[in-house]
Amino acid sequence: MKIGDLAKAGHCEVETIRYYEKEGLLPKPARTDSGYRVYQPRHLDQLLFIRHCRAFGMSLSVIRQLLTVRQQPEASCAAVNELLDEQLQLLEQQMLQLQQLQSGLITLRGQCQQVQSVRDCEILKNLVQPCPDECNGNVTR
Amino acid sequence: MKIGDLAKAGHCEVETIRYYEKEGLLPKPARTDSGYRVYQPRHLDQLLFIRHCRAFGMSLSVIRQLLTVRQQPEASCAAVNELLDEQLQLLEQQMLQLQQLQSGLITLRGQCQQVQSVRDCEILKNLVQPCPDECNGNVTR
DNA sequence: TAAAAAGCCTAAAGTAACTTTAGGGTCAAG
DNA sequence: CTTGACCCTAAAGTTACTTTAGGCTTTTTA
Repeated sequence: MKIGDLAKAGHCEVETIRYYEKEGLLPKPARTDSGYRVYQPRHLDQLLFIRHCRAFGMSLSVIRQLLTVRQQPEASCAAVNELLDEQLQLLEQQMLQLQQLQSGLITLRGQCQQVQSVRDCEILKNLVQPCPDECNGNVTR
Repeated sequence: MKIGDLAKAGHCEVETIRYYEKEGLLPKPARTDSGYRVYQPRHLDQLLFIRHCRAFGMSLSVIRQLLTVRQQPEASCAAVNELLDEQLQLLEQQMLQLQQLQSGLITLRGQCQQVQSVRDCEILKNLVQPCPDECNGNVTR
């Protein structure tokens, strides 16, 4: 299996695979005489694992930990459960953040019903002074 | 006003201000003989505008457009409304995505009730083959 | 008043997870 | 035998900053 085939099977780009290899997430494959990468089924297995984790929003760092656990068939899978629970908490936080942004934005949007001049636009005015006292630097990355 | 004062008033870091200047989001301030930046009230106004937009999740590119509009007091503010509406749509999409991730993760998490061996962990099994046919590369960045 | 502490400066590199670009070999088909 | 599809490496670009390194200036404190 060459890298293009693996990419197709793994539903990702060729460059992503090379990137994962560089990052140590995929083991280095054998090479042909001309230097082409040659993959085995276990590579696809691992790539699918990674991609599915990514599809669940996990970071490569979390995935790295899962891969480590996965390599020890005799160990307990408690660590897996913990990682998933952390992931769920993270999602919860992100959703809360987005909801707050949304309600704030909706309020702001309501300030300007019909088109007028920039000078009188309440939205622009409120964007300079939206919060009187607090204004903690709660900027989402 | 020196950069440290502006940073405090704008609820951000000194480096962020220098970054905004480099990016053309803040006009270049005057300098003292020794090269220190000296800011006027209009700089604070603009910085607050930027930071409030960021707090609403807007990208610097969107903010750049809002700043341009803001500099034309006679123009119509229709563009502002449009940008906000786009922003709201974007949020909507992101929230939908997160919700899907969440429900998927919850299902996955339910696969493993009690701690067992890695070999038998249903979560790890399902992470290799979670979706039979589709599996479009829907990975969130 | 002198030295330490705090604050300012620039330029460059680091972050996350890839993607894009540049420049150049290899292989299968026509 | 040449063209097009595919492969290779290394480096830079993306977003919005943050961190680091190395070095002045101003303010505070002893």
